[in-house]
Order: sequence, then C-alpha cells, then structure tokens
Amino acid sequence: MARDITEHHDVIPTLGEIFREFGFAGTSLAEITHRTGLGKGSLYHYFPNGKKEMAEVVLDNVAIWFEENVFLPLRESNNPKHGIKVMFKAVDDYFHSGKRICLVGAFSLDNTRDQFACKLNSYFTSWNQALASALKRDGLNANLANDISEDVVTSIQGALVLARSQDNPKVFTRTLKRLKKRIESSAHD
Amino acid sequence: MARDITEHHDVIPTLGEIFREFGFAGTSLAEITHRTGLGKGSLYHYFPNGKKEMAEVVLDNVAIWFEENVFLPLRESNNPKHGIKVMFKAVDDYFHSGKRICLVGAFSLDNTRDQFACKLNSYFTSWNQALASALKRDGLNANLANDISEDVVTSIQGALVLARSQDNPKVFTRTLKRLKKRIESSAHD
DNA sequence: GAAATATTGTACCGTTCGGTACAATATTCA
DNA sequence: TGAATATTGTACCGAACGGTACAATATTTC
Repeated sequence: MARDITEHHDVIPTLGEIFREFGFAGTSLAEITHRTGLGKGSLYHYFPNGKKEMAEVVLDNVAIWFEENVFLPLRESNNPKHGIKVMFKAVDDYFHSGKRICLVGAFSLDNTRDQFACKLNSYFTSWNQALASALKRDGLNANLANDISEDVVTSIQGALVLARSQDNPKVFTRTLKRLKKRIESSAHD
Repeated sequence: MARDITEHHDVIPTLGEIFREFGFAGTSLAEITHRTGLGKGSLYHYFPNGKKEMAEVVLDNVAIWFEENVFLPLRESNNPKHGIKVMFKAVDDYFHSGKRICLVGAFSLDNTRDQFACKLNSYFTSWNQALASALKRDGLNANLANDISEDVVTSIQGALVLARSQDNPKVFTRTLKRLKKRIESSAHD
C-alpha cells in the first residue's frame, strides 16, 4: 500500500508521463529518480512495492480524473447533451488535443496488461456505460446508444494511436469533430 | 543488414508474436532464444544488429503482408467494393477476429516508436490512402473518402486496443461490422 | 576428399536492472 | 529539549540485460 505521497504534489503526474513515454517495461528506476527528483530511498518509502505500485497509483489517479471530469458529467448531468459536450472538452484537454497518448491504452497492448487487467478493463467499461447512459437519456434506444458509445470510445483510442504514429495530432482533433457530428446526427433520427 | 533467414521459415512470425506480447522494450533475448529455438550465435548471425534489426525485419514483413493482402486489392481492384470486402476479410483474419493486437499500433505508443517512426508512419499512411482511393473510385468525393478512410483505420486500431483491454474480441468484430455498414450507407448518398 | 564457407553452442563481457539495507538527517510531538 | 517517527542519500546486492568472441561443427563448393 502506498503511503501518503500527496505532499509531493507532482510526483504522480510525473510518473504518469514517464510511463506514457517508455511503457511499463521500458521505464527504469533510474529514469524515475531522475525525473521525479526522488532517490530510491524516498521512492521505496512511498511505494514499498516498487514500480508496480507506482503504476497502480498512477492508473488509480487516471481513473479518478476521468470519473470526476468525464464519467460523472455523462451519468448525472441533467442535460445529457451538455454532459456529452463536457466529455469532448475534457477529453480534448486531457490528451492535449492529440499530443498525449492514453496510458490505459498503452498498458493494454503489452503483457504488463495482465498485472493491471482489472483497472484497464474498468476504465473502458465505465466510459462506455457512462456515455451510453447519456445517449439513452437523450432519447436513443438502448441498442443504438451502446453502439454509438462503443464507436466513440473505440475511435478516440484509435485516433490517439494514429496521431502518435504519424506524429500528427490533427488526426485526433479531426476524429473528435467527426464523432461529435455523428452523435448530433443520430440524435434526430 | 539481415542475412538470409528465410529457410528458418517461421522465425520471423515467431519474433512478431513475441514483440506483440512483450513490446519491444519488454522482449528479452532469453525469450527470443527460447521461443525461436535459435541460440544467440544463430540470432546474431542472421541479425547482426541485434534486437532492433529483428524488429525492423518483422515490421517489414508486416508491411509486405498488408501491401499484398490489403493495400493492393484496395488500390487496384477493378471493383472497389470488392477491394473493400477483401480488406475487411483480410483484417479480420490477420487480427484473429480481435484476439491478436496490431504490432504497429503497439510500437507506436511507447518511445521505441522513434526508432521505427518511418515504418510505423508509412503503414498507416498507406492504408489510409489505399482505402481512400477505393472509396473515390466507388464514387465518393475526395473529402468524404478521406474522412471515412481515416475513420475506418482509426476505429480498427481502437477496437484492437479495447478488445485487448477488455479481453473481449467481440468488440473488434462488432466494430468491423459497424464500419462495413457505414461504408455501405455512405455509398448511396 | 579437401578447402572454403556458413552455421551454431557456449562461455563470457560490462552494464543496467529492480530492489534492499541502513545510517544519517529532518520533522513531529511530548 | 528529547524521544519517537518520518524521510532521504548512498552503498550495495544478485540477477538479468543486450551483445561479443570464438572454437566447434555442418554444409557447400571445387
């Protein structure tokens, strides 16, 4: 269990960026000590279970951020259209308009996935369900809502992959625009 | 430059599967010697530049496979609709209906990307252009064709990420179905 | 069959890996 | 202040890392 590291207020975000950059296997403790400025003594004081625990805390923080800024607005906004708007804005911000990749997506693709399977799975499941919920409240039937919701979450992930591989964030912003339009046009069917 | 390893006919596919499973950084020579059955002596005989060269050869082989089985049919089929059909079938086969991830996508997400940037970039670019070409020949205007093409390639990548993270290949097969339908319906606009 | 070449197994290299031990130093709290 | 606790820097560990050297063995070529 991680001790209270919250007073080092930017260590966890920094860890996130390192994992984003190198992946779990590719991230070395040397890099972590360098970028966080914390020696091994401190790191293992706050994260007794080492690198794996650091990744878990980071993933938890990602989940919390999305819960607050994306899933909750989708689920509980009185105006589902507004909730969806909030989602797109938050997603665009979070991924720096395509210049930042999704840590959950990255971890999903290699075998470290197995160690974090539960967290990775629930991230996408929550997103899917929250968005589908908003779409249903907006008048779509359940099948269509689930369909569009899966389409949106899937496309966002894919767009991050392509934007990264082509070193062109516009792939991401174009995709968001396309998805917004698709939701709008499906609303008045 | 890799020497002729073609007589060990399944070494390159095996390397591909290892890289898929562990990522580039996470793949050790020990794992490679174990799974390929080749000792270090042989490996460095055929791949004098080591692990990096192995990955390059694997990526080249992926590119060749897609060129032959996906891009070429899209670009040169007399009947573009048929070319698109061939693409979907080949993609479904290649990714084992969602049970196998995309090596190019996986490499794109971590920092090893920089070492292979050119190959990763051209894979997606070729796919995009080939598909857009087929759509245009099928009567779509250029803008719409590019739009749909990016949508399809993006969604396929995303679906592979989600299918993997949720350990549910059906996410992938559903996505393919959705994309086919979308192309069909956009054709008679 | 002999010479030249291609292939392979094995021992070994220096480096880096994740992680631990622990003393030294801050900090907290009585 | 002084004792207890929290935090940190540093030296170190064994294991695994990617890679090399090279002799031994196949295989090809003449």
